[in-house]
Amino acid sequence: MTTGEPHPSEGRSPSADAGHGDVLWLRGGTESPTRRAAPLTLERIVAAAVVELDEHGAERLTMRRLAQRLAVSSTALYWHVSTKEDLLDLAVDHIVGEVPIPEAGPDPRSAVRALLSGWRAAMLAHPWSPGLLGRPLLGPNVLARIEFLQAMLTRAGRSGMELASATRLLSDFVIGTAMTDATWLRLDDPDVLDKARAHIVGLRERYPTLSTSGFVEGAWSNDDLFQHSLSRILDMLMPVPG
Amino acid sequence: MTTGEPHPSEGRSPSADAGHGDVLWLRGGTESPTRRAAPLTLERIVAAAVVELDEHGAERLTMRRLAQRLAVSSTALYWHVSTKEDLLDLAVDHIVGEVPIPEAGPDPRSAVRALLSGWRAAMLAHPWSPGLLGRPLLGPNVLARIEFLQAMLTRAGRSGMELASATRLLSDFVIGTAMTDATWLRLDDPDVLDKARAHIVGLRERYPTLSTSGFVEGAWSNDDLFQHSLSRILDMLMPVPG
DNA sequence: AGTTCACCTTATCGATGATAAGTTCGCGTC
DNA sequence: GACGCGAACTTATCATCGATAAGGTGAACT
Repeated sequence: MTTGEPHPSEGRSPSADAGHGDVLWLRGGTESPTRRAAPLTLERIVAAAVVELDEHGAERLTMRRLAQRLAVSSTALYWHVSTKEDLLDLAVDHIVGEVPIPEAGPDPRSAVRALLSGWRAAMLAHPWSPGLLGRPLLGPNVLARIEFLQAMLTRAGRSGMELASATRLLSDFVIGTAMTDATWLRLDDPDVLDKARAHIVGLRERYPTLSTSGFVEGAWSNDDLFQHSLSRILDMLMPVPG
Repeated sequence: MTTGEPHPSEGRSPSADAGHGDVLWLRGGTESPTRRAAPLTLERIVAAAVVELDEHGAERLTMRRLAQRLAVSSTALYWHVSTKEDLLDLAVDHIVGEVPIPEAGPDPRSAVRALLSGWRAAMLAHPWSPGLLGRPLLGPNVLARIEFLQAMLTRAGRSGMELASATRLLSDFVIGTAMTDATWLRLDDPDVLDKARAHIVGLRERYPTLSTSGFVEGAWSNDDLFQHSLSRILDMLMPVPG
């Protein structure tokens, strides 16, 4: 969160409280109901940004084009959002909000599995998102899910450093896989993956193991590999008592 | 690798073979020895780019400033490199080249540990790098290390899907942790971490587990958490025979 | 009726990635 | 030893983008 000064004319802008108040992404907008056709709100901007990101990717998100989609001048966006960076933060938290938080049922292990699978699915549904994780994730949606994760791990008996390292292991694993998998999803050229495979297999003397293990050929689906490793990690971190 | 057309006047540029030939990053430049003072080479450009990235971060890397550092016109860079994106790819592979590949001794497990620890260290030494991992990593330095990783896992008895998922688990875990940890390393404002902690602890009713587990307070160092989890993963994937 | 202020527009700036069209100079050739 | 060819640079220039400044407009309140 690049929380700069309020900006335009004094701290009157809606994005003025973009600091660390807990209201930022939860503004229950009870504002003027029907101003014109469609009042431009932060929520609408973020939603449009997500659509724009889905269509064009992160590096091609333009404030002008986003504004055009909203039928608004590009500078109008800066009334609601202080910077493009902040908008990206909001977009990331927005899609994390799509991740369902499971029922905290009697089985914390399956709850964790559901949470992390959903998290991964949401990221891969928006392949631009993993690349944007390299920024402080402090949105309420992210925090709520990490809280849930830790709560489930706690219920499974973890505490202290065990709890901390388990939390990091699980979240970092999900982030890492999403990052790796999304890399290939968002390529414009669909043959790049094949070219990469051919490249490696063509150098099989240099990469003897890699080129013959079935790894680069994609003999197993990314989802299967993820689920498999996740199971083993959970066996380790949250063994079934029996 | 955004391998476009050769570019300037025909395919004469050194970056013309930037396709998937295996020579790209291994050009043994036996060229004109002393042209002027210091001949501008791809290697020099990449090395300068890494320095520039270390100093200013990824989003502030400018072709002009990079050129200035090399005492060269900015457009001169485009003779050696076809696009800024390609240059970033090269920079990433360059720092991965700093990761020492251990001796393939009798103990594959400790070799894997050394490789992954070194990989993590290299990334954190260049905190801009994890955010750039969301692109196809096909440089020879990256591939050599993945090859080594898989070779060690194979030596430890893994094969088939087990091998593939173990490879992904380990590499994705390293990537995920590096990404998470680097996030905080490259912040200009050093208090942001403290502010984030205060923010979460201030909302302790909403985040009861998270705010009291010592996780956000940083009760344990990132390196310790990494090493701890890595040990447990290796226990799982490469158990000592005894 | 007038004032205020939230919200949006037009005009514009500076920086940036990239291209096009020269310019220089070493090297091999006749 | 002129010649020119072509690798390796330079200077000019574009289009685009993020962001700021300043002005307009209408609803709501006094």
